Amino acid sequence: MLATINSIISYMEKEDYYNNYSSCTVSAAECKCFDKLTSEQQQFLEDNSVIITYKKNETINKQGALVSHIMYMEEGLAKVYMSIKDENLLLKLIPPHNFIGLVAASENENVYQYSSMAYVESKIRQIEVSAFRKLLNENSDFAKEIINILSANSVQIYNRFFCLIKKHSYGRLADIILCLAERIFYENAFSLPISRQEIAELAGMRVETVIRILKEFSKEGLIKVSNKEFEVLDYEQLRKISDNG
Amino acid sequence: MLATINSIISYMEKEDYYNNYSSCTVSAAECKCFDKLTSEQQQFLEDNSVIITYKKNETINKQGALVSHIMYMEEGLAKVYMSIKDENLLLKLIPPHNFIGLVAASENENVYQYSSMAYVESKIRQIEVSAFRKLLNENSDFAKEIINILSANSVQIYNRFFCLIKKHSYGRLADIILCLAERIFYENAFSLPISRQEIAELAGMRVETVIRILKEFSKEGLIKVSNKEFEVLDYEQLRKISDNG
DNA sequence: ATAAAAACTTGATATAGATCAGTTTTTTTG
DNA sequence: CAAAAAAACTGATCTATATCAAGTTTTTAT
Repeated sequence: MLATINSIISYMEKEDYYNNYSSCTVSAAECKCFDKLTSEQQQFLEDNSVIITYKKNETINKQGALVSHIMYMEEGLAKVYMSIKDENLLLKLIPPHNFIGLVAASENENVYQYSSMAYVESKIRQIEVSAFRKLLNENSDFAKEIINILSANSVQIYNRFFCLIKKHSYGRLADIILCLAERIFYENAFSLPISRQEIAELAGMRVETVIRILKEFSKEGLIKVSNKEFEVLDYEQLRKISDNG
Repeated sequence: MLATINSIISYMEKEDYYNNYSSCTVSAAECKCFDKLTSEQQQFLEDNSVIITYKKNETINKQGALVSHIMYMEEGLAKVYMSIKDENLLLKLIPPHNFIGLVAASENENVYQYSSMAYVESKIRQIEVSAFRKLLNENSDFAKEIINILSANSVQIYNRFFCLIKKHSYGRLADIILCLAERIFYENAFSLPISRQEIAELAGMRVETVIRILKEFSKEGLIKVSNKEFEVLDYEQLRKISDNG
């Protein structure tokens, strides 16, 4: 009986920790896949990859282009998005130590299915796709870890999908603010290096709506905003807004 | 109904299936993963799985429940959806020879992230999750194939995501009608064995909206509808509506 | 076969959030 | 440093689609 109760409690804690349904899409899973490689394989990877620095707002890869590399964010911040006919849909954010286009690891994908852009100056490791696939073949522990990451990504996208479709703009913007504070900057106060337009894209709404809601949140004392400077004042209330959509 | 299922399969074999931005989500990846197993491994899989028959509208698995099996559709048709607080979001349709909850293959996922329900009577293979994971460990070809399937699933969801967010209800419903006629039934005229409510869920809108738009499409001579009987009269115009959102 | 339940349809109304058209502030540039 | 450009902001208006409420038709159960 006690065991059951404890497992329920720990499950609830975990669920709470992962902040179940959020529009904000940052990988929660820390990337452990390279640990699964032997030192020779790590060397092989090193020999078949380069690190490239992208400037703020620089495009990292374009949807539709032929896959040449698997990209891994060493340092920086980027967005991954789909665009069709000047309509953009932001899929996820890429913080350090995350893959940008892991779908390209699949042999069936020969073109990138989405674009990515650096929010800030970013160092990105580009791994030869053939080398990466070779490692997948050779090392099933590594492959299994990649499966874990792909799965986690899917779940995240599902959640964002759900939130963008079902939540109201207030809930979505609350999500984004919480996500930035808790998962990206790890601070109550942070300087957000992106435009209001980018925030709008993150929260899936128009710039004007972002501005209006930010103002309302400020007025209610939930946050403090001044130009690019953000500060979260009332987590509890924000989380309530996020929950109610 | 068997005719329907067969037409889904033959649709999937067609090449042009892969390049299409549509709200309609029929699984793209044809499952070759079991071919990668040795005969002993296939036997092992057989020994560690059972086939269960689900009736029409029966729940196959519930979001939040502990993962016990990896489920594989042998025969039938099902939907996979997320639901939070009586809000449902249909993620994808599962035709024969597709996994229902592959994300559960990941060691990090101990609860199902979505529910599924049989649209029609369906035979589903339930594979012990520990056995499945053992095979992933043992056989990197198998693992690689699973990576391919997970990747294809992601891409597919992204497309549905994009359409549901960016297209208007007219475009989304046009998508669904085209998808049914061209990709599933292979006929201009077909009998649709699901309720208006299910169509609404497919197209991501309310029942009343579905009914109103169906009526408009009828009035304009694009389709003919009577109860469950559908007929497409003007593909070109429907496709235009789909493209313009 | 008939009653009850469920699914479908219609019209009226409400509303979240987009769109538009400006003004102000901040940033960039020569 | 001033001028131009870009970004941020504000208020007014519009619209697609949800919601509600009341029918009608179809399906299911007895």
